[in-house]
Amino acid sequence: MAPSTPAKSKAAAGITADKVTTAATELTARSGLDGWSVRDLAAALTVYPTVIYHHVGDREAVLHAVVERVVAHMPCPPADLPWREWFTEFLWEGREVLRRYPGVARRLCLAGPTVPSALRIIDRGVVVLQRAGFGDQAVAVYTFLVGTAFLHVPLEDERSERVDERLAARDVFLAHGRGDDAPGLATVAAQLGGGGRSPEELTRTDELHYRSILELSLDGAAARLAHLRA
Amino acid sequence: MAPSTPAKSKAAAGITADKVTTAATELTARSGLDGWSVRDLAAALTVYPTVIYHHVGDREAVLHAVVERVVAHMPCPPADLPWREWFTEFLWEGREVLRRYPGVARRLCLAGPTVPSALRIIDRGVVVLQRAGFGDQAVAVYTFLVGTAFLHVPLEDERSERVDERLAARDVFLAHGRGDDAPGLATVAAQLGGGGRSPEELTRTDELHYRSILELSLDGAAARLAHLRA
DNA sequence: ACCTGAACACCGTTCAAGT
DNA sequence: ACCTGAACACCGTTCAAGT
Repeated sequence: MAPSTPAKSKAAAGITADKVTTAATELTARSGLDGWSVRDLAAALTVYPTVIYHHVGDREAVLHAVVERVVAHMPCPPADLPWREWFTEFLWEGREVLRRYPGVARRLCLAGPTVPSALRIIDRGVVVLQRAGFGDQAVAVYTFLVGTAFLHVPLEDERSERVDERLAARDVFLAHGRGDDAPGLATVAAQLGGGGRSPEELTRTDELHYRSILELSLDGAAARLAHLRA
Repeated sequence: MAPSTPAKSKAAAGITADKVTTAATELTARSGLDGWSVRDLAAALTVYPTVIYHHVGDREAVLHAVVERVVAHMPCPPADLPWREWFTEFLWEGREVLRRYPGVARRLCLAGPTVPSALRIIDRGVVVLQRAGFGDQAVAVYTFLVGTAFLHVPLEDERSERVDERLAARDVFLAHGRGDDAPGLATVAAQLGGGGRSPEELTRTDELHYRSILELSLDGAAARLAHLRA
């Protein structure tokens, strides 16, 4: 059977842009945004690749639609929360969603406000910051908080695909464990020594790491707020 | 002339891994890490693609070598600087280097300590933080500061390739300029209104943006330090 | 309007063969 | 050891043709 020939047995007649996006989103959940080709997507729909072009457009257009779909599923905490709680909740739950669709976080950070679904979140986030007293710094602080947090998600995405490379990196540090020549690396080694090697433990480490990043960036924002009030 | 056939006229005899890496680094400076193929690289060396495989390895290996080469060019400020100055200088000048090689920043954040050249920087950075009093938080804070800063560089890399998409996003906000329905977006629009549309002005905006991110993250670290001392 | 089927111009990578 | 040249199994995208 030729690879680009749809199986006639299970022809999904009446393709729409919506069905294409749904299928693309499912493929993304399974193998990431870079894990499928236009031809794979067509095959999943038992359709010729050109049908994708007809209903949605080129690969870029499909990716955009997937990002839009995923962002639409992101939570948007109530506007009456205090700023620190609002961002803690949004960034924590946002991570959960983004992690289910590897590769989307990176494109979201890139595309940013091009995605219509993101507008309601941006609007509320900025309002929450303004009410807290950030004034005209609200936009800069919003960008910093969301960018810092979500930029770390794709890092986790790709690192989880390379567990062995990650363990190798760890061993490099551990080799400097008691080295007087490199006291900084020895510290890193000591820090890493406690963690385990299993995938579950690595996931747990990622979680703690993310929480640490959240708190540090929220502290940075808090410091700026204190400075503005002084 | 067949695309994969090296021009015999200018045959660069005696290919070495070093020459391959140099050529790949030059191509990266010109068109980014994703802007050339193995075949392009071979053509630049007037050599068959298989020669690359023989001397360096597959594409991944070449990319790794390029990152290594670029990191070797990064500055490493003197260890006796106060922690905030050390990171300001390193992250600011590091950005300059990384921006000259689009795509490298992202891979660097990903590969992290896998790159040997990075080890001397990590070691010194962690030592500087420890001496400042960060104790066992030094590693977490180092990761936060460097990650946050350098993760924003590839964003700039890719955004600069899509200036029109960026301007389109701006117009979306400006459309909400006086909207009472979306006061947050109106604020973003007001913030954006001042900036110009020329590439130079966008670069200037990026620079201010990066500086703002640096200061916010350094403030976050400073807050943690104050907390540790209390 | 929607789908077919072939084709174009690429990829990264492998491999047997030469020298 | 090093390079040649062809080949394999893919890509995204376009286009003329069908219905």
